[in-house]
Amino acid sequence: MLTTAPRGTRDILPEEAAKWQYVEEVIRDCCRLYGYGEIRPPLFEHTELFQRSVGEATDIVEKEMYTFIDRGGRSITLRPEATASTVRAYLEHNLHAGPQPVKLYYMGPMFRYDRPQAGRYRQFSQFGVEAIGAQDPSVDAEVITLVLDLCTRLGLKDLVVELNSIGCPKCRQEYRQALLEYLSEHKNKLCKTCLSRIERNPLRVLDCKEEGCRALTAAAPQMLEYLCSECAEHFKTLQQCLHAVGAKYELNPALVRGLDYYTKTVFEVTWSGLGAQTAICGGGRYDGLVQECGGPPTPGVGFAMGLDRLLIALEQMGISIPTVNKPTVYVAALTNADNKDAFALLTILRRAGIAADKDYRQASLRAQLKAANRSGAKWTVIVGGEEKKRGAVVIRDMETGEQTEVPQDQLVSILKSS
RNA sequence: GUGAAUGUAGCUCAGCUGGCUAGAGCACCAGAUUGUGGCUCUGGGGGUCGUGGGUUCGAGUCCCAUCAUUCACCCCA
Repeated sequence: MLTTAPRGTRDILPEEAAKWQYVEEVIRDCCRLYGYGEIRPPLFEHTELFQRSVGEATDIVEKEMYTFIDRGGRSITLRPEATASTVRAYLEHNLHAGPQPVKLYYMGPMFRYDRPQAGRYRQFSQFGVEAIGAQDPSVDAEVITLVLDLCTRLGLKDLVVELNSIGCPKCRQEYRQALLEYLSEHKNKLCKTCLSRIERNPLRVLDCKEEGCRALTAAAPQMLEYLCSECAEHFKTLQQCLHAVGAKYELNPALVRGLDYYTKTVFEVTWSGLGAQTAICGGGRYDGLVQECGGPPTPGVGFAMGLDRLLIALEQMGISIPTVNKPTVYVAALTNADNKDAFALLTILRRAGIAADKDYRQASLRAQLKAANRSGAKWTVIVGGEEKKRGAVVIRDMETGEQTEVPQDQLVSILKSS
């Protein structure tokens, strides 16, 4: 226990962390181009915030939250997602008073008490974007396009954008009724989990993977046929926007999302290489959420992307990620007596902006060169011997093995110019 | 929360129906080469066999529990 990270958590070691840094950089640049500013909400919130926003009947709230009572008797929950926090911050800081929409992004750990699997952790990282205060469909198109551009820049292939509209509370209620009637007539053909879904959330039956259920739902009434004129118009314009920028997507009438706050647009970016987990990114519009959290009626749209899964996909697609954590120069001491001079020279190089490292074992020159080789350094600088008496050091090119003697006071400028 | 498989060195794994001091490859360290890396050769260090209990003369091997990982379900990122 003492030497094991808690279940569903893991350490990201330097080699892998470099990949994360690269992905995070690309993400930040995309957000900059699209005009989204970073928000860093707290990692925990009052439990009620998630109960209200995510929804009491969702799996997240029912069984996945890390909730505890703090020393002041407050019920606190580690955030299972960050849309709720973003909306809370929007209200707390009166961001509705400024120009709309307010466009924010966040990146960081989320916590859900789930059973861990590949691509699913109890502490996982999400990048997400929220545009709050605009109901224009072009904003929906913007966030989807942002995801697509990001994936393109990272080199991800074979991703599918699935798109649907689940309407507003009014038309969804009508559809729900129609679907319930249809499903009730064919109860005998449904699997047993779907029978329980009928009670809790009939829309979920639509994305059941059981063959019998799929056959049944293929002929079921479709949400899109029940959209009210406003929702239908919104969905149509969104698709026109996507066409206008050449964004590819697939309509999936069965796409239903697990959080209560979604309205109109819902979408997912999926990839089949993640086993049972296919979603890399999920999002949609949440026009009722701000009001639900105690604010004025305010529309919003956004998505969250699973960074752990994104990294897995990059890895599996064999996409190499540029990493730069190598010293340019390795400083070797000819003998142990030269060690302090080597350390002084090392520091001079670093202060001059040259990434440099040395051996800390008092090892033989041979062992130091071995270490230099392994470090990936371009050059090794050797300190000591006759050269030292002349105020010089030896530069060894680690690729060719070529060595030259240079005066120590010219070392920095020589290294910088070559 | 449900079902199944797996757990032996830093990594990948071998270890037959229980039987000597638990092995290999890679990695690591040293030497061959006392002022020079990558290749080669020689040698070396490193394991409470996930953990705890039980059966047995004897357990890495069998049984139970527990923890962890993986796969599927549920759900999602």
